[in-house]
Amino acid sequence: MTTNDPATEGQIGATKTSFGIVEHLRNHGTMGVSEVASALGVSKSTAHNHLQTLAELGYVIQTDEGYDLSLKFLDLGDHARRRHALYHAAISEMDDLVEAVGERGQVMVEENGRGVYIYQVKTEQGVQTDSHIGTTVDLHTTAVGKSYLAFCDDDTRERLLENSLSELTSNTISDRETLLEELETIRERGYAFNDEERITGMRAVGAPILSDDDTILGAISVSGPTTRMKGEWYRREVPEMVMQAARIIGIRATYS
Amino acid sequence: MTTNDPATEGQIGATKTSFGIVEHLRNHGTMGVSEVASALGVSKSTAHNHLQTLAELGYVIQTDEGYDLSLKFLDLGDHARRRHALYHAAISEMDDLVEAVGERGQVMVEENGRGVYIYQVKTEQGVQTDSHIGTTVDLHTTAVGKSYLAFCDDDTRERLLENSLSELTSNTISDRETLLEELETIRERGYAFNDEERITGMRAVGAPILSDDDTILGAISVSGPTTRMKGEWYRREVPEMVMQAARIIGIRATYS
DNA sequence: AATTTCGTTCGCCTCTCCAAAACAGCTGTT
DNA sequence: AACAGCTGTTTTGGAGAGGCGAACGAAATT
Repeated sequence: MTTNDPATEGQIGATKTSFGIVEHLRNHGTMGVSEVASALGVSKSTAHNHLQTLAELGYVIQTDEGYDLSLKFLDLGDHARRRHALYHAAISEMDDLVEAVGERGQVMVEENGRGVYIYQVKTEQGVQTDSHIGTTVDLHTTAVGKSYLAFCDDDTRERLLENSLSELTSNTISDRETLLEELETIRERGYAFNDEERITGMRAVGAPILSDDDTILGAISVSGPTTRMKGEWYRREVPEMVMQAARIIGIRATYS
Repeated sequence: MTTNDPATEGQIGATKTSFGIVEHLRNHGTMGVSEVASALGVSKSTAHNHLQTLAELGYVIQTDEGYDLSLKFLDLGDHARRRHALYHAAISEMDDLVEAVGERGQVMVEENGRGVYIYQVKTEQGVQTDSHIGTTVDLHTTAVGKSYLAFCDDDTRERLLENSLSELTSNTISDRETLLEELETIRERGYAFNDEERITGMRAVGAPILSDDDTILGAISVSGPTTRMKGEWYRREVPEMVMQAARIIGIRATYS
């Protein structure tokens, strides 16, 4: 991490450990008091107190095998994404787009410098990957993310690109200059490709969602394996469909 | 509330206020420090500290208009529901069921004495109601809930019915004896109806999901307006389809 | 310019909350 | 059966975290 700015440093330690426990349960599944205590580096009684409190509040549930995250987070998460106008505007149109293309589709918004998937439509033959609802991704490694970076305003872009660019595959654009050129291209033609830049074997076509005053709300994409995403289909037809859907969603998001 | 049992009372006050803030943001949307402070009955500096900490952890985001829930909860919620075997087993089958019936479908599990929807499939003509993913409902007022109550073991049923039965519409079964008889009927025929017992104008057909050792995992249902859910279709054909789907999901949940 | 309302910062005092240890319940082992 | 080695729970006391209130600064409204 970077140097802690004392001015913006959070004060409440108890909250930090409580959420630390929550995140640990998220990453490792059901576990008991002792395991939590040693994992978090706190005493057993502390872990017990926190888990007890979280259970009373209804955020963890106590089963025979230990403690686990409750579904209250599902409700909170649903509320969080419903706050985005893009979510309501996108869902039905995305369903149609995915049916037309036959590949998986997703809706992304930016939060804290990362891309977050707020909606995803699977297909019969869809490839199982690591991306779910709520998954966060590096913006420069996805079609949705590059669409976003291309069409956000300059200040935002600078903020989003201030940290170094990770390299996830051999195709990832991890050089800043190259990326900026790529973004220029995307801006000109209106849509973005992803050619195995995040996951080898997967391609995608993305486009930004703009409201009528040209502020960016997020981005959408469809993605599939290189075996199916190729040729004119991938280069011409899919982009056309994605762009069309993006326009409709943008209009719908504006008037709602 | 009932009398606080001191033995199971949560200790960590800071965690309680932090989650109190989270819930308040969930219910009332974006707001600032002062508004949070007065709503929660704490000092401005306290509210500020908590919000600052939550923001640093990434659970609230700070915009121009104030603080709001972040999409990190979406990720936590998704993980929470993925832990249920029923979720993975149900999704594709539910999609098919909903397409066949043409009405909205949902998957429910029980948590803390209430029913929680972990999956929902909408339809073109589907009615918008108050139920989303993560929504909790009184078990005795829904087809899914009654299916669950009918097929869970006796100890569980007793625990789930220990508090009084709310009355949401004139059709709600709020009398314990009547409910137990209804559950007996459901147990015999294998599926449950909901005839405007939660929302006037809405009917539903539900069935339990049982793993092969007859332990109950949850329940599914399809629901629609009384104008379409009627006659033989509602009484015979839809139950047949729901039961069939429930059987398949049960088998799939067992071997996974 | 004056006034209100916002978010942030400061310092003090109190009561929370953390750690260590004792306690209790359960499982399997010798 | 007694024991050992785990669990989760409860109790203690003391340190310091975190709460309040007041003062500050900034921004919006009059």
